[in-house]
Amino acid sequence: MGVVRKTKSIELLLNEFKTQKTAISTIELIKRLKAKLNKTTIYRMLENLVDDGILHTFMGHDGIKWYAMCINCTKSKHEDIHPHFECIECGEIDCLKTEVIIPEIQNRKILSTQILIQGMCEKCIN
Amino acid sequence: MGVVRKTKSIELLLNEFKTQKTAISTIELIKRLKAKLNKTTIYRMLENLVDDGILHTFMGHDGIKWYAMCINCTKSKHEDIHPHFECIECGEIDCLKTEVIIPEIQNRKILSTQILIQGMCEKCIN
DNA sequence: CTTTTATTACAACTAAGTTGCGATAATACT
DNA sequence: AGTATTATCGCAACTTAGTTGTAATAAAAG
Repeated sequence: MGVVRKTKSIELLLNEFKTQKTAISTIELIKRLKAKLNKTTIYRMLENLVDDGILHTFMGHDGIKWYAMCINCTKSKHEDIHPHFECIECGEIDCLKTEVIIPEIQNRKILSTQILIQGMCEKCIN
Repeated sequence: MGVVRKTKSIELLLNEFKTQKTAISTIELIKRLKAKLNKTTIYRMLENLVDDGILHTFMGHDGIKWYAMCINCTKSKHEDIHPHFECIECGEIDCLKTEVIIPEIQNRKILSTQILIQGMCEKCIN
């Protein structure tokens, strides 16, 4: 349904993504905003922000949801089809600009892809 | 820890993967074997079979676990690093032989990748 | 056939996410 | 501005996937 009204919770949520460039998990957001927002509100507003093309969502390796800012998405179309990189050392996940080519598969129609690359990030490699 | 003893539950579990070539989710396995096996047993034995290089596991788009037979894995090394294909129509997931090349990323060390391709499968495309 | 201990079932638990609903507060309307 | 409308919010209760502790059972070793 998307966001219609400009409220405190939208502001608080978006602020988290403005001060941090990497992706944030729902449980992390709930932890951070516990004092200010109810978890139900967080779940619902995240969904709205995805509908509006402001955030995109994906799964971490352990099956919990992550969110990150979109770059070129609109209400009608999510363009952010990029791989995500998860550092096994610090747990941080960020969006990659790297383009991964998925070859055609005969007799199948590819509609979307979710690529999660795991390894060591810039900070943890040393 | 892996499987040590040859028991009824191992046999029942492996039988599901022998009669069905595609991947099977934990909840589907629990549903199918409910009358014969406790869900705790299913979870634990699946883990053992992964440790032994007989099955491999990955996440579906909705954060639930899926399992499929390995082809060339051993107890010490899982070789099955291939993409999985999820049909958005019938929900079936299978392993792809398609090789996807992940380019190097500067200042990062790639250790593994999880690729989930979504689309229409052979059966549902028509 | 006895002993050892991996395996199993059961119940109780945890954690992520969802639902229903009355209360609250943006925004629209006079 | 004051009121009406309805999106949004918070709370409690729920659902669902998966985990843990433990006593009973059954492979398989001796």
